Amino acid sequence: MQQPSPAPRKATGRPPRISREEVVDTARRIVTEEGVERLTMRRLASEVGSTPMALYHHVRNKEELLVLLLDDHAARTLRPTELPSEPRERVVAAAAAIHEALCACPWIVEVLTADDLMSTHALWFVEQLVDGLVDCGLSLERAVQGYRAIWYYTAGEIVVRTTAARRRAGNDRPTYREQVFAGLDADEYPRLAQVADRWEPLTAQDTYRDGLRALVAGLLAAH
Amino acid sequence: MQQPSPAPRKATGRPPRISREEVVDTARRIVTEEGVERLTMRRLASEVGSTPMALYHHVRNKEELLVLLLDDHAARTLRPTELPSEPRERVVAAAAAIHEALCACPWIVEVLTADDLMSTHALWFVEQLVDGLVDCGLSLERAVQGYRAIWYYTAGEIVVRTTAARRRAGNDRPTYREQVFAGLDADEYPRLAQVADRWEPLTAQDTYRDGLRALVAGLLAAH
DNA sequence: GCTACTTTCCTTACATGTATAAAAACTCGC
DNA sequence: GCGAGTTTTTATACATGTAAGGAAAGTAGC
Repeated sequence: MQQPSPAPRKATGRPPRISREEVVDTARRIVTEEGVERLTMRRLASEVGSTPMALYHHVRNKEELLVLLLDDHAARTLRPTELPSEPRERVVAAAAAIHEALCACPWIVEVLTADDLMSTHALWFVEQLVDGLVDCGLSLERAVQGYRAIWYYTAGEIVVRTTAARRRAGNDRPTYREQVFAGLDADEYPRLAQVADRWEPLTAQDTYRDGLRALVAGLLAAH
Repeated sequence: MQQPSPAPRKATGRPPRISREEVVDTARRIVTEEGVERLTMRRLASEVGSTPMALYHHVRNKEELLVLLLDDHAARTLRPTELPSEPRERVVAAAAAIHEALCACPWIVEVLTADDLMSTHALWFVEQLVDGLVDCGLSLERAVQGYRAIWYYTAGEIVVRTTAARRRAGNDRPTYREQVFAGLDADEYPRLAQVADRWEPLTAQDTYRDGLRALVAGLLAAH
């Protein structure tokens, strides 16, 4: 789609009036200023001074646009930094860095699930993750499996939590969860009944890192 | 929304011509026969002999309809069964049962993230999960945190894998992942380059249970 | 300059979820 | 039977993503 810079750039055909970069930049501006829900193809088109369908020559569809936005975000926030040298801590830190970067733009939820590998700009962290697992004694295959488990956990945490938050924001009616807890049979579900009133604060806590550490520990303990 | 049976059922207002149950049943038929992508509100309306907007009196919106479908599915497949008595195995088995049930209808992905608690009909398994963790020696708080970690991991696995599969099905152009691997710098990312050609088969494997066991082990090891 | 070709852009059209407001169909008090 | 009230159904309309086909704007060969 987009050649590396030294590509000779064939000078034929109608010259473009907008560029992919311009599209992505404008989209990012709209998203950061007004939120992702205001990003529509029509709005974006008028903002770059074009028509909706013209965008589709620079972007396959809206989803790809969001992927590009995510990539853009990753490029800005995810820089190779100092990671702990101790391999296990390196794994935790790399995963946490990815997690943190993703949490910062919760709108990517729709896209997050795009692939089992993240954007180019997160590759370095993925490398650190896999490498760290290998340094901990896992085989390469095991390390990749471990990475995927960590990615599942991370993606799931973000997706579940941000959609839950989004739901809470928009709706004032009782949650499905509240309904469930309300009609809970304490004889049949003693444990759940026991925590019913504490569920809200309990699930509000950010326990990502705890779970991550547990997962990593478990992955390593399996030899 | 839906009262328990002994509710006196006020007999006032225009009598309904369709019921929520009928709507859900028809929706399920469409989904199982032709796939979720064929389930549109118009189609569903014409199938039950009504108009699109009439559906909205029995269902808040399409998403709620999907949640109901999921609940319906859970009710059919998730029955309390024999679980291992050993608590750790019970936890694994309960999570795996939920996972399996969800994998059977991959279309719920859009809905899966709805809440951090599943449908009523999965409650029994959640109870077993939390109870098993407590029996393993965790405090109740820790057990709930553990349940949530397991849920994140499970939801993430399903969401990521089914969207990846869906993408593969619809598109013949190269994946983002393939593009990334193609232009991989082996010096900068030695580990990833090392597994680049094995990535496809590696990620095709079903490693849910392995990761699950690792996670549970890690959660328990944290005392 | 003219024709062929290529790339980008624009117009139109459609499917979809759903908001809004009105109409329809019933019960109840009289 | 009649108006008031309530619930369900309908008609209409809008915003959105995007498919399809053609128009515009350039280059290359002649």
